[in-house]
Amino acid sequence: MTSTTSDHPCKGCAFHRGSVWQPVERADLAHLHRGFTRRDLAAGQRLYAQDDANGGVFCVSSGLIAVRTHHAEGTSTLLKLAYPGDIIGYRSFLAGARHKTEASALLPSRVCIVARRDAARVVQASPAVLARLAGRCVEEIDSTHARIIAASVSQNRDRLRALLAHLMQRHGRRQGDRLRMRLPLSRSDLADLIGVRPETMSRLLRQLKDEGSLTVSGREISMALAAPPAGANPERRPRATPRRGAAHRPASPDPSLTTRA
Amino acid sequence: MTSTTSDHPCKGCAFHRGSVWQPVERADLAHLHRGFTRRDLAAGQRLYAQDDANGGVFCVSSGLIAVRTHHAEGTSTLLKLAYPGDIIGYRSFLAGARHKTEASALLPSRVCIVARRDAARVVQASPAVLARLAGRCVEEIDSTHARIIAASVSQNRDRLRALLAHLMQRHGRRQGDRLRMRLPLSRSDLADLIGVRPETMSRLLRQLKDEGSLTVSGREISMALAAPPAGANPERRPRATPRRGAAHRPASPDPSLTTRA
DNA sequence: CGTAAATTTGAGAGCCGTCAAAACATGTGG
DNA sequence: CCACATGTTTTGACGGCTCTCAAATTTACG
Repeated sequence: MTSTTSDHPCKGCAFHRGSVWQPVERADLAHLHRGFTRRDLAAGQRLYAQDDANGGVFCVSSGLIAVRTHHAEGTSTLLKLAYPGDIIGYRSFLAGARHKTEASALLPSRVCIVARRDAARVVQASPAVLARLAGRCVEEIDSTHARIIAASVSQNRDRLRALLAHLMQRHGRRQGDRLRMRLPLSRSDLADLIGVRPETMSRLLRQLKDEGSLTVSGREISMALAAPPAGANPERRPRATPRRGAAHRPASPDPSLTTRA
Repeated sequence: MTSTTSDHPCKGCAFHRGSVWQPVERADLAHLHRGFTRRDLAAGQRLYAQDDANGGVFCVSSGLIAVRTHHAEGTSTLLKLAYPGDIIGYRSFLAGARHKTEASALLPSRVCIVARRDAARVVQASPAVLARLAGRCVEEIDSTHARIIAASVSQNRDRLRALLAHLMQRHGRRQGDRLRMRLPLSRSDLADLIGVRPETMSRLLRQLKDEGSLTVSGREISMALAAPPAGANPERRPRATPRRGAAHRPASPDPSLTTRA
């Protein structure tokens, strides 16, 4: 025991401040401690499976968790990438139902868990916690809406560009005048995220490569620093199919992936 | 005054039982009454606009409300159809932010409003209300997830079929051995909902018409009762592009539109 | 009855899905 | 270290679907 019961279990976490469990009534700390567990996952390991009974509320402490749903036809959709500070499994917790999604680690990860029963007690006793959970729900709604909108407004190639830029921001390391990263996702996962088949993903990547904006080799990706040639970017790709006035935009943020800003 | 202050304002509503405001602490009833308003909207009239400050929580009492977002390029996306019993505007209420969507009536409608300040008081005093709001959030998350999944699993024609079946269920009237309805949506709205351009929607409708499964004339639609020829439906449309094993399904429920079961 | 708005139709091009095969990558056992 | 089996990614070929642009047609209404 390195912490006394009066300490908050999230205290040591880098995301202590934004935690849904924080602050909490003094009396609830005991419940929080009782139900609190940490779990380390190797890359590829599963945190919970689709149709599992809900085991509580999960908070990503480090690493990266993929939230997917599998369909009857054998396909799947990657619904969300959960980064440190994000919570998952709360949909099923709040609904008091089974998981509709599966969560598995894309990178070695650590997850903090508050067991269902204790989480329920804390929530019941501290409405502020419930309010914060509702806030996370709202973020989730926003990001899924953003995804629906992005799908109907911009085309796949642009969405992929935005996705890669986004991932680079999270996982990239500067190297000279370029950014480099090792993709945490397989081609299939990328495809699921954009909503195309893997073959198409392969072709999209090649198109981006041919555009010159980035280098791809297996999972190693590098791209020019932020705004590419900055001033010299007067629409280098003269699209024949303009699609919904999306022609004049460098690379919109596209919040459709993160729940947290 | 037909009701005393001790009555619940939702009492007379057909959706009294499922109301998020019900039950509520006795002491909160006063707040509920203070902030309570009804508003009647003509078809086409707007309830709130995108970027408006949140005015409270809105509950659809009758009619049909469309929730959209408008994009910079002049296009828009129909995010949700709100039926009686559904609440809207709660995202912005919970987030304490401006509306990201616009709500307008598709049919003559009545909406019950609990003003923001009073709603906030009720929520603060009655955690159960907050819990029910969170429940609605979860339903919204489920339905947007369903929509994302439907978009990547089934093709537009099938989604349109499902959408029409769904609308027929809500708005249809039996007439002989057929169901009839007057579409509450314009072609553009239908297109937005499916995620295609209006021209494509027009063509999709013609395809369904050619299939023989329904009759379309302006906004008047009719289709054979429920399961069309029942036993005699051995895949009449031999698709050359099977798309993700979706070939063998009559007309899946597809919950991507309703928040409430 | 005329005008404006909504819907439909046509033509052409691009994008994506499917199927199948080739190219790579990875891990295992000899 | 190599040969081999397996799983992933890439390519090619082809068809179907949707987009865009533009024009024709229908509908809605003042």
